[in-house]
Amino acid sequence: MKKYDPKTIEPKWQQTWADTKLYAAITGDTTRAKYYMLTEFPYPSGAGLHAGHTREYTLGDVMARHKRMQGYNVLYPMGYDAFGLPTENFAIKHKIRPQDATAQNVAVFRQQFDSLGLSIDWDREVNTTHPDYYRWTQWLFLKFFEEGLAYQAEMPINWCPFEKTGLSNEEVVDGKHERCGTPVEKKLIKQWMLKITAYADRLIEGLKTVDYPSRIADQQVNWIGRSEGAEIDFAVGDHKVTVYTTRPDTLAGATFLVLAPEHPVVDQITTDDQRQEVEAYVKQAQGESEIDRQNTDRTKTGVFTGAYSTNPITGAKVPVWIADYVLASYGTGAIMAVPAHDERDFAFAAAFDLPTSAVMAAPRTKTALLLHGLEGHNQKAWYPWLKAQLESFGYNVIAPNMPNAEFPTLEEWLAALEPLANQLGPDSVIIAHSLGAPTAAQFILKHQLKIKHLLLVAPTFPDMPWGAYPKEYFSTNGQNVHDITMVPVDWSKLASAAGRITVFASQNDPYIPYDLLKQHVAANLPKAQFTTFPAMQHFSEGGNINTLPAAIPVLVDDCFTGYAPLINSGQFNGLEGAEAKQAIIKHLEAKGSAKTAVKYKLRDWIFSRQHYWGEPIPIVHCEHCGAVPVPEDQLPITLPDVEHYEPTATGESPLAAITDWVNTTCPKCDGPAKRETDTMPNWAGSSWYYLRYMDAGNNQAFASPEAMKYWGEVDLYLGGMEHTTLHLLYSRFWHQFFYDQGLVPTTEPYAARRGQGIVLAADGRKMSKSIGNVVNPTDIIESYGADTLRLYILFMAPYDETTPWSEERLAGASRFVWRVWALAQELIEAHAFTRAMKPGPGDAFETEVDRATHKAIKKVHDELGGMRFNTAVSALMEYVNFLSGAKTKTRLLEPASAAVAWRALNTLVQLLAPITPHMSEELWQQLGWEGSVHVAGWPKYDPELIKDDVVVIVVQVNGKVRANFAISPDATEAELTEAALADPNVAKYLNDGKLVKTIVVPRKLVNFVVK
RNA sequence: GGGCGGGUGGUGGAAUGGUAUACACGGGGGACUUAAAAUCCCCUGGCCUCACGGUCUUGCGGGUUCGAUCCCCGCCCCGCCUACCA
Repeated sequence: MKKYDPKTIEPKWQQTWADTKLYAAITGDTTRAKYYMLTEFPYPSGAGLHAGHTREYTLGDVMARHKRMQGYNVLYPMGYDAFGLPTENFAIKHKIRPQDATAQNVAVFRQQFDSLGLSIDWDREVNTTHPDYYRWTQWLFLKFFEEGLAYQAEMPINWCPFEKTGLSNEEVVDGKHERCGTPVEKKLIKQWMLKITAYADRLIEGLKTVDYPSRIADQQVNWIGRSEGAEIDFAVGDHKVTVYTTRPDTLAGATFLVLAPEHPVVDQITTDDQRQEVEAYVKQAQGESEIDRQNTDRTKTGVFTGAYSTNPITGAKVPVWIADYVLASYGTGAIMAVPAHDERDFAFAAAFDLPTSAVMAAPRTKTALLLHGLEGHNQKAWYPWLKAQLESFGYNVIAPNMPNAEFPTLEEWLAALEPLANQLGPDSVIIAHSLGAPTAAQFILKHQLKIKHLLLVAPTFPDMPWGAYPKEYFSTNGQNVHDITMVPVDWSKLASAAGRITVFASQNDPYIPYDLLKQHVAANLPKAQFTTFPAMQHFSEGGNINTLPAAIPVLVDDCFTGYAPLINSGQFNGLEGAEAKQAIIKHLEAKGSAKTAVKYKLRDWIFSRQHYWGEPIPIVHCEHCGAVPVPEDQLPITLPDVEHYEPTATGESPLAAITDWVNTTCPKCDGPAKRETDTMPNWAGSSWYYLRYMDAGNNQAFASPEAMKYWGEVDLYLGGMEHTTLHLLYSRFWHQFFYDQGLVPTTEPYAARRGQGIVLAADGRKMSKSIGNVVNPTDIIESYGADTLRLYILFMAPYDETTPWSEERLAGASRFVWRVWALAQELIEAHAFTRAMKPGPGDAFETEVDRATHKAIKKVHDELGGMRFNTAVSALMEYVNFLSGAKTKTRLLEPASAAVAWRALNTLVQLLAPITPHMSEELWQQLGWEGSVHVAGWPKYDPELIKDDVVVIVVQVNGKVRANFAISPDATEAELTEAALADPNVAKYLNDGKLVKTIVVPRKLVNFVVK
């Protein structure tokens, strides 16, 4: 018996396939349907292929092979995305040229691709760093320039102040430079930009015409972040501030404006007395590290500019602030703050005691218990005010019904509260004033209430044990003292009941020493927040409800951000949602101070890199003519050979130091000029490489129109999920632009996109060199062979799931491959196979084997077509288990079974060919075939043959399985019912009650419903 | 906070309204062997039972249905992406 030896047969067939150009795709072949299978080309790093690459390319290869065997003209190309920082750094470190480093790495990758047995058409190989390739990248860039979509602007770059170098986003980890740990700063420099925002809507629209998984399509839509709203002008002194808002309906509730610290008007509107503070804040905001900005629940900071504007609806005076929560890069860099209806504005208003004005009544879906204390403060005056406040935040306000509200005892108090306990849920708040505070605590603990927020307004005397109330207080006031006794409260237990506890106090309260109260809060309420309460201050100072300032303090920790009919909005009262927005915009539009506007989160693409190893941007800067494109016939602008690749201390590219190269003449006026020294990002070459594969050798055009027309859209594009919002979006943008320029025939580059899951290390963590848990595909091929590796990769999990690597399961895959080989050898040795074997099934045994064979064809075909590779493999395992089972195999080895064995074995080899191409090719040859199995066609199944003679019918009683029996699939309902009733176990259950209903599902089950 | 996935044996996973746990890994037992490895065969969700069989089980709680891992409603947990985008 021939021994299975992957180390011999795999390289042998790889060589044969290469020599015969077996996988060549034929441009223009109209005799077959085309299929363009694309996998993302790799960045050829020094580390070689990793497990993720192996998964991606194996999946792509199986798809390509399956399609090819079905007769498609398959294009499955490969190339290298080789520009970029890793190679540049590698070259600096090892003191070699990046060109040489790339060539070395590419050679390693190529060898590894071949060893995996990938069916790639290598005549179409591309490399983004070859001048023949990047000539066209530059040419395409000039198209953007000609159309005004490539422009220059001052943009911040990541800057390491220690190494004095610009950094890519990848080099910034947790806000620090990954090499030296220095906090990264921003530095403004002039950079090239691509106007991807001009295609924002098209990029969203185009998604409707392609087949992308929702997680990818949704993420792109999310990333583009389209929002519709309005720009509204506010006069600030002589200046105009335009804000962007999606909620113009809430305009009347705008109680202040906030500008980004970098907003150009800040300097001009700041008043002299605020200038110092404002300048300090602006400076601080500039130096803010990435770490601070990434902190999500940071408290709001900001500074008042001293300037005021006017609310165009209410006429109220609105202060103008600056704060870093407003981003200069989004919208207009300025907002109108509506704290009553926006969470961020709400938090800002809370932090700086800014006024709040509700312009919508929130639907009352939550409950607030208002527990006022004894008289003595003017709680009677502010009770209705507080009630109105809470209602505007969507609370139903409830209060205990107190028979003797003057001086109740604790027992009386709790008895009055008793009926309210079940009205309080996790959304509820309790607000308790004065003696109500310890009462609320007792109430919560007694009923084990879970509430959202407990607000204690000046709880009780701080110099007494919490919860006890001093008689002296009343007697000194000359009051009639009721015998009040309060049980001391264990305040720490409240922390688990109330989601939040806030203790409010007034600095001017005549009865409560402020500092002492603060101390007690800190000591006794671990979860509590202590804060002053301006409204209470107002009352403490003798004010009443009528003199309450328009500045209404923030009281509860949520605000209503939904839609409801407007209030406090003058002529717009009663309007709601879109109607209200329209009415308000129209009103302001008439005065010329507002217009509708659409904004995107998507920013224009910063297309400059201050590095050597990238495509030079083909622009010449001339003193007279400005930025001038390099004429087409002078392309490519090649990279000069240089000694040093290190970035410069000025933030410029190393190319800037090469005067020979930089100094040139202006193509327009022949005057002295300088070349652009920035290079393109490594997303440039990958934005159009799929087009180059269609016509890789063309030196007249990036690809011929004929080739692009023939290959059309990529039929299936497989790659990593991490490229969803960068590479995938960028290349769609380029393609849509090319379409508009008449350069490509299709509107979208990729008809379908799929993302493969991540391969984790066996320990469930990410594979990482530093942990030392990486799997090297070359090692696996060395020990098991590429066919085993491929089979295992397909079998380990659904292709798009993240799943851990397992050496044990890999060994299992290996056992399967060996079993197939052994079975094939036994059959080949037992029979003198010839190609003239009789075709059809014979006796019952042959029918049984043929049926299994054709079922396997159907199953494997369907599963591969649906990319369910793991179940395709298990179907093959079941089929092989059947063939090699002792009973079947013994008969297959008998001379009379030669024909059926031949049919089975040929089919098995064909079905395995996309998965284990080398072994299949070897066995195909051993079976006596001349050509390659990979172009030998894909087996077809006979639908008649796979129909079973008998089916197993399940019998249920009240939905529980009680028996099963085999019967002809054509059995009638009556026959099924009769057979089901005949089962003794079923009869047993039917005797227990009355049969009320019988459900019969032909070929599946019978269910008796018994009462 | 937002978006998108997911939760099934000891493990990877199968089943998209009809016998839950296919296929594989791991584990147990056996055959072969002087022995081991390899290979082959049998068993392998929990509980009760000598057995026949029964019973429970797909994150939790409800609902729809003769029947729910699958459909609907409400929760909990995990992963990925994203994040002060007005």
